[in-house]
Amino acid sequence: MASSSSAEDHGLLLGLTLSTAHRNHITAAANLNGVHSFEPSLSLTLLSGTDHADQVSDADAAVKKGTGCARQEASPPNSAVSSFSAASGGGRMVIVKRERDGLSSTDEMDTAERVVSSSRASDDDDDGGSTAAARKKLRLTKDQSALLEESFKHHSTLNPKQKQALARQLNLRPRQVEVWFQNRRARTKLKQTEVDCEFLKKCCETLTDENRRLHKELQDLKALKLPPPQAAAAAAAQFYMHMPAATLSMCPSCERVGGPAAGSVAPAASTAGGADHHRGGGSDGNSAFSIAQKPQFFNPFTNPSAAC
DNA sequence: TTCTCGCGGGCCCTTACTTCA
DNA sequence: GATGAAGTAAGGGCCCGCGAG
Repeated sequence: MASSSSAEDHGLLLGLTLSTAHRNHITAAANLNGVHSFEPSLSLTLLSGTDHADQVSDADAAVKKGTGCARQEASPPNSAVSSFSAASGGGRMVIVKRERDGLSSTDEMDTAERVVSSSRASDDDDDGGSTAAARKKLRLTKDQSALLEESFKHHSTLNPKQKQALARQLNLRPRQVEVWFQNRRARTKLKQTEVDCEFLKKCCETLTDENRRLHKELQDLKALKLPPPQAAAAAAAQFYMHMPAATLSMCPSCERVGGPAAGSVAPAASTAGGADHHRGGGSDGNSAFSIAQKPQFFNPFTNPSAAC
């Protein structure tokens, strides 16, 4: 929620046609390859048809859904309970500032602490009151991680019941499961942002090349001594040259070039609008102006053109 | 009907610890 | 063994939606 809104507030609003399949594919590729060129300062928003919001912040959508679901199945509130428990074995202190999970039983705590102790069995002689002791953390076992990953594949958010069940299954506190999912979502989002960043960089490069090419083409045209009608067309082309090529479209029947205002932000809307305009008028496929064949928002995957 | 408040849950940023090269 | 980078569990703050009063 905050991420998408901040991107729209501060960042470049860039429209791209990018199917869910592509994004999934890219995400999978990123997970395999691992991209490490993340630029934290870059805010980006990808618009993808009518469901762009889902793709930009699908996690957010899941959040909303999950929240609603969670509310329906909410466990009895036991919030704002500050507990301060000390492990009996080695004097380790476990500070639970706020237990949201409705579980404060010693069984649950003992289970979690057993995991902590197993991972750091040699540190039981710690000073119990220090912050460092409180922050000593466990490393999840491979089995635990695998099960959490498997669960994350099915749903990126958990309702309280699922959380409880998973925690019981893993011998962890529900809070730990919750934190793991939170961190996992953050990692997923980070990876996706990295992928998006790379994608936008590539698009920027290709559009720059396209722009350069068109400028050169324009120079060539201007160099020619054109008859008046063609000169006028060249002048018009020069006028629209200042617009990004991806925002230009031309009605094949009326041969008017539409700028950004002619199309809408969403590609689906732009194509629908074009279809409406030609409905009943017949489309003889006048392809004199090649830019008209391009979608409103350029996608090098689905629309391989000179730009990409 | 509208407003206020508390609660629960999510995300972001950060810290601290672990692992590995 | 020391060290720095990367990974990650966890803490804290903030925001938002929802339900109750």
